[in-house]
Amino acid sequence: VTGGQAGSERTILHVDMDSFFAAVEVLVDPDLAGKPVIVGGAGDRGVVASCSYEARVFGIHSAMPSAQARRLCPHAVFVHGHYDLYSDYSRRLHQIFESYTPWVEGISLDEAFLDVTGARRLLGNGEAIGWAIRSQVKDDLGLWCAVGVAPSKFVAKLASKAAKPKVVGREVKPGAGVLVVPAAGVLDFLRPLPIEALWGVGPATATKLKRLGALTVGDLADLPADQLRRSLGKSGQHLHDLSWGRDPRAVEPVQAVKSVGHEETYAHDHHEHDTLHREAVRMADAVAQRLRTHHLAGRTVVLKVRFHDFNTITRSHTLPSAIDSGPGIARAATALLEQVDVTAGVRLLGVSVTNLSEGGGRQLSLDDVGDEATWSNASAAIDAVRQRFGDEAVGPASLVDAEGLHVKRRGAQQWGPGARGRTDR
DNA sequence: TCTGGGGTCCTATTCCTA
DNA sequence: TCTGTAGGAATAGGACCC
Repeated sequence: VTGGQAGSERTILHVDMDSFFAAVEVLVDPDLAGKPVIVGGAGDRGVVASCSYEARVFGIHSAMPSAQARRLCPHAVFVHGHYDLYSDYSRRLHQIFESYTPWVEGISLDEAFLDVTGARRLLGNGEAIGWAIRSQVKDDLGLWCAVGVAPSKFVAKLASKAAKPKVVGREVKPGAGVLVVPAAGVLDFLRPLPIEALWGVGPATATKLKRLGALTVGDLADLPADQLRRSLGKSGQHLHDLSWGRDPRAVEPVQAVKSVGHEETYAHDHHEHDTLHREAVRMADAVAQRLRTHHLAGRTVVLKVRFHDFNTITRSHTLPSAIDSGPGIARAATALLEQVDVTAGVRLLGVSVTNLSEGGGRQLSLDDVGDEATWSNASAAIDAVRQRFGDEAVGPASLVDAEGLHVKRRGAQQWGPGARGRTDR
């Protein structure tokens, strides 16, 4: 069995769930069926993570500010996301995928690439496998998905998008469900698409491309490659290749984690150093625990600060050796915070760790004064206590107040502060 | 009228060292 | 010791993805 081998033509599937989070919410609460459902932060600073097709009819889409969504559809049902629930569905989804091929590359909870080149003899062509997966996902999970089938990853992705239901005016038109783009049809499929359809073309790149006269993928293909390289650098060449359907990237089942971080937008800006200092400690603790869960340690600690006016800065510090303890990361993060003037108001604070290495094993230098070694034992004890008694059973002393301990969990605030998510005190 | 949280990748600049 | 230079690591920011 091989994945994307050269020579013979590959068959790659892209599977994409239809409004995944909202569909799961409807599944667990059938009262929501047929209603405009919005999953995301309901507070003033929240955004839409996912919404049902009934909501899309009102012009709502993911990443839209929640306040705007509420104006467009005042009677929409806002649901705060249930990250653990989606993770569970995602895990079952991947089990289905892996029953067809071991070559599965998950790109988010609800999307994956499958290389079925080696499975064709046993299971039929790409289209047959696509229909089989779609109906099994519906039967086993009760959710709809769209499947794109093509000789390359990015064309498969565009095909699955084209196979989705569409909002036309005030109506939802069902999609094809499965769409096949054979090798001979790739260019005809690509050329009429707007350049924004290409993976890697966002607002900034679209503006540049339009200045060069490229509105469609076909226009882009007709531009000289060296002109694109000059104005867009490395990605110019990449986009030109894509416009000609050239995408040799393989489906890669395992991908190394490059960074682990935590960030949070506050319902109200913070101006005091003390509060933010405590927040940095809290986030460092959360990041450290996730690093240890993944058996990782990192050398570079990054502090991210977004000010009241949305201006965002990062400050980083690279340590002589990799660490994974809460206090170690907190010390670096708070030292970086000391150098930032926060008096104008901070809207978001984030702590992340990069430069990761596996194993969590640390090469200690004398500079570390043995702290990380001491904390290594303490961290193991903290992890054991949390596993048994929950995340809030133990944590940094500075985070305890009259209401108890405040420990951050992944997904606890995925889409912005909640409506009552005041953190000011 | 506003703009989340998890990331990856690329580029430019700065600083250090050979 | 001074000067130039080349390369690598660290740093910061921006664009993009779901």
